[in-house]
Amino acid sequence: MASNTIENYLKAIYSLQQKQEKVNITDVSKHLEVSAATVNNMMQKLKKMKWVKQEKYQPVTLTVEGEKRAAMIIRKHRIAEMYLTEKMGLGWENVHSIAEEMEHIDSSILFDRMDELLDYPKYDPHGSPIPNKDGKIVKMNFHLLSQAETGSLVQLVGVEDSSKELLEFLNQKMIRLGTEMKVLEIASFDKSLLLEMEEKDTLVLSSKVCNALRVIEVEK
Amino acid sequence: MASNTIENYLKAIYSLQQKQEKVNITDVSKHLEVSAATVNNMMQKLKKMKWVKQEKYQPVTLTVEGEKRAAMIIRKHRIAEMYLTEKMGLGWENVHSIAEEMEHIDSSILFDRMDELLDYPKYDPHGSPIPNKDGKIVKMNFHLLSQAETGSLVQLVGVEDSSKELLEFLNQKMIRLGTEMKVLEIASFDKSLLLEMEEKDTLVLSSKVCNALRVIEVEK
DNA sequence: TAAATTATTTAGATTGATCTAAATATAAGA
DNA sequence: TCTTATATTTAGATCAATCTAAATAATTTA
Repeated sequence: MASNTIENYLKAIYSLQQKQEKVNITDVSKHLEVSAATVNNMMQKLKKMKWVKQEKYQPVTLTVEGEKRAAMIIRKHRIAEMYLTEKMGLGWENVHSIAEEMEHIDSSILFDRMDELLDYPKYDPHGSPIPNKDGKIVKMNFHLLSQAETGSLVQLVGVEDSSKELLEFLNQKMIRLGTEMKVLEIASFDKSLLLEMEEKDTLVLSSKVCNALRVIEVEK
Repeated sequence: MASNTIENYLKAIYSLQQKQEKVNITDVSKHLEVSAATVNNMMQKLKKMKWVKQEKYQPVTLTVEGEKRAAMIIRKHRIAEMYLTEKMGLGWENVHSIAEEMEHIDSSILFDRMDELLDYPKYDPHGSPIPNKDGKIVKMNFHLLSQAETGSLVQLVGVEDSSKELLEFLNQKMIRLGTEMKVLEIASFDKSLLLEMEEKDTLVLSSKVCNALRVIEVEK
């Protein structure tokens, strides 16, 4: 029923709601790289469909129905990513863009089967939780590597964006989910981090990269 | 580059060219269920793109480039169908509509990998040949069951349409690719066929169904 | 708090894909 | 061959999704 475009708006609002209290037209506009006027226009349509709520000049929120639809799209996206990596052997850097297209396929047979073949995974290859069939999603517990303190030992549990560019960079540095790193030093000038890796060698990561890495503290 | 819509026009012309010498605007119009005016309009665009040729009021033909693009879309479609049945265990009645969406995914990594996992299949689950990477497609040798003569022993090698409706009907009658049938009688009134099946039981198939079944003659 | 900045909305235009109705050309039949 | 039927093209309209520019509202800052 909903066009791919509409599904992408729902998904955008959902994702933004996961990390912010308030989602503005401008946030959606930046996220989808369309003008604010376009977003405003689409919000009128989504309000008529009862998938979003918004008072004039106020932030947008998904309705229960809108949130459920968004969660189902994200569920399909993440199950597809998982299938592509686990069952087809594609690298985590390649699956996001494919899943971006597969998420719009209307076929419960397909996604239920992938889910079953994967034995009902809880997380996608980038560490993000997969919403269940009711749209429930576990809340992740993490902080960004850029927020870590000197001396802390952390483990990578997810990434903020699944772009090929970031993930190829991480591949090159031998960083994957589960990789442990100790923060040796934080450069005050550019907020880059000096890290000790598992093999005792050291590595410098820019603040841009550290802002994209989700970590948890681990015991020493 | 090409929208899904444009890809569907290329595919439609390609498919029609496989079974007719001349492809008219009206043929495409019926095939895609859009008005002839819409097709005409789209042909102007495809001509500018150099993917079709057409003189005013004349039939349309794909250019070499247009044909190659069409073949690549059909290749993706058929590889996907094969993967869905062979590797994921979906029934042949369910895969066409899914492949209809997957065929537009722009990812050689994905389709090359499916092709490899399938060990480079030559036919899809409905018996249609898969174009190779150069766009070459083997010419199938078959006739329709509706053309078979009384007494002939035939084997199902493909279907004219991959609709869920037809394929569920065939499932119910235990008819699949490879099934052999002997034509016992052709009713002159409605052109229905009385067939002897592999298990020696008999079955009547309407001319509508016989028109959709591709068979070859086999030795007795 | 007044001014400046930022965000949202409105207005009007564009593009892609579609339609119907009318005009024109081609093909088929008497 | 003339008439009729069918096919194609043209013209003009609509809808979804986008844009820019301008107007308006809300927020921030001096």
